[in-house]
Amino acid sequence: MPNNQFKKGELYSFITGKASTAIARRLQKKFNSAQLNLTIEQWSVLYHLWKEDGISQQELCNATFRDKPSITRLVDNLEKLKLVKRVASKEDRRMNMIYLTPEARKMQEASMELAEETLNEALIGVPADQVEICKAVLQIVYDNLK
Amino acid sequence: MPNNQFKKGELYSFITGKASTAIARRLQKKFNSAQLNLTIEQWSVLYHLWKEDGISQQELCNATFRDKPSITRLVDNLEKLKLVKRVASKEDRRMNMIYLTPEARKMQEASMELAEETLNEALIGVPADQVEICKAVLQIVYDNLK
DNA sequence: TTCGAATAGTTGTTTAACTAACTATATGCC
DNA sequence: GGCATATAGTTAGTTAAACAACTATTCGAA
Repeated sequence: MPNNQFKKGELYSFITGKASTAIARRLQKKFNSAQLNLTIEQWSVLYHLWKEDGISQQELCNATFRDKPSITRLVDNLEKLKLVKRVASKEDRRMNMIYLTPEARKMQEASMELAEETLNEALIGVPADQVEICKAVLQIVYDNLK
Repeated sequence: MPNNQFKKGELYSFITGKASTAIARRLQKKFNSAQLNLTIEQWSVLYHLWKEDGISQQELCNATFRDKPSITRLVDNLEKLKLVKRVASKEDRRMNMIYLTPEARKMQEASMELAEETLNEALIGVPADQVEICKAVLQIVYDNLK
């Protein structure tokens, strides 16, 4: 049984994802120290808008692996912070296209630097080839369960 | 710079931990289907009590990587479900020792089977040695940021 | 021995995830 | 054209995480 690699007692940390929560916490602290008034979840939405501005909430759901109510609330809060704007689509009036404000565009560089910095701190002492294996394993896990 | 493995554009999924959230979601669905009225977070507390019953809330904080308010609330909810009991320690009256109820003990076997099943589904197609590397990398990441 | 610091736990507030139920618009089939 | 169905998004309710501020108890050192 090549895929039954987990015995009782080893399950826990794989399921609870302590590494990714530690990364997120560290990044959140860096945001706070840098006076970037952003949660990691809000940042994760902006991240995709920086790559492509003016996408729908549904596309944000797919990109961020969240459901629709989660994106509704994140966009609500980002609108309150004046970082994004909802614009009703002209082709399909069911859709809101989400656009960055100039303030949000200004935050890209600083926040991405902090994110890279965080990952580099996280990966101190990990050989590059093992990082690649780890990324690949996590991708397969995600695809298996999707 | 051997540790600067991340270029812009690759950060996202490592930070957001989509694999572990996918595992947790799958396990939650299995719990629901099996009429196990438990959240994954509640299960993660019971998991440690099944290994050692009668530990303090602080020990649960350390074991589950949560802060004290989180454990206070999880124990509150587990008490409401009649799965654990708080018992004031006689040696140190600041401490609550947390004990499983018989109902909670009954849930161990079924829930652990579902957890193993979930991980085996998650890891289909991943060679065992790569799982080990991935586990080691995630441990180092956690230690680096702790 | 007592007073300040540390430790264990709680409460309040904000943000977010998930489910279910809902509205509004669009699509497609008869 | 009209109605069933699918899609986009919202609202309500429960659970949980993070942080700050708080109470109660214990420890330790002058």
